[in-house]
Amino acid sequence: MPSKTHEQYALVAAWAKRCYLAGRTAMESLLRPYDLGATQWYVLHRLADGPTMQRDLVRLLQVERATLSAIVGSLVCKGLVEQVADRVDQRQKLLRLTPAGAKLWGELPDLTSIRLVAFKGIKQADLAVAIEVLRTATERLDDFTKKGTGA
Amino acid sequence: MPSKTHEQYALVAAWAKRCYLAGRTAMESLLRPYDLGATQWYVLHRLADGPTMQRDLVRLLQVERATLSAIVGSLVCKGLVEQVADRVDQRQKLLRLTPAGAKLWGELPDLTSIRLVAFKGIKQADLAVAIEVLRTATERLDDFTKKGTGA
DNA sequence: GACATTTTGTCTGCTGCCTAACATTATTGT
DNA sequence: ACAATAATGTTAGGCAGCAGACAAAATGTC
Repeated sequence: MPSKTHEQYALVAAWAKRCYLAGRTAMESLLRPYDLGATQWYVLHRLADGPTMQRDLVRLLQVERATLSAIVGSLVCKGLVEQVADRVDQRQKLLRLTPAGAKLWGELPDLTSIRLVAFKGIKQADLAVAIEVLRTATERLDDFTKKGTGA
Repeated sequence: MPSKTHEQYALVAAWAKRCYLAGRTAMESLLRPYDLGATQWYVLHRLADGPTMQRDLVRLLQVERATLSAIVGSLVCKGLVEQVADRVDQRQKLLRLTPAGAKLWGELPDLTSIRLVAFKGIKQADLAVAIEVLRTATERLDDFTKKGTGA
């Protein structure tokens, strides 16, 4: 029989999952008319601030190289993003909005409002606690996985 | 320019995602030798407690019908789960472990320890706050999505 | 200079999640 | 009794994530 504590553990895990998926679904419902996915939007969001190395996006978006490669590929395919090899380091690729990409970006609705919907009115202290709990758990899980495969 | 509050919003969202994925990855790393995915494990976990209607699993696992259908399909394909139509209501399907499934279940390592790794030592009050924040945000996001598509 | 290592990106194949459309079977309304 | 509606499961198509293996370019080491 699970203890009360363990039930709480299960709840944090379950709600973290549901919250992530609900957020993505909300974004996708706004983006559907534009034929864009949630992560594709994040890429455009970054590139709207200026050209960026694909390598750096991996860090900024917290996503695996392989995942980003596919996402960038689809944006390039749609003609929204340009991908050119760096002059000095031919391995790295610079990403930049195309004119079509910049135009589309200007037409997109404001997705940051979704976060307001989700979190507005919640006490800052509570948000800070939630962040800390999730951050701690994530780090421990990453460690656990790393050690498991390494040993 | 983003306010401090909005940065917090972004952090909760980002860590919820990472925490969910880190948990799944940890489970998958333990399950890899047995050729099982994380959600497949959850299904076996439920069925180990007794036969269950597929319909009820949708609610218990908080997953879409279509998603569950695919997951159950793969378990049936591997011969771990039996899927039979209910006698009185032929629409519904009852799921039950096969002998092979029960045997495999007995051999699997204890995955609940992963939650201990993740959350042990965190104050109960903090866990409760995190749950509440995530739950609130999820409900609001679900509402938002529903209204957006409905209107 | 030649060889090994690291970094970066891609490709393949998998899990898991979603929506939309469909078929089948019950249930409900008239 | 029969048509409309609801519930259940499946299929098809798409997004996003991962791991593992590969290729190309840069860097380090001898």
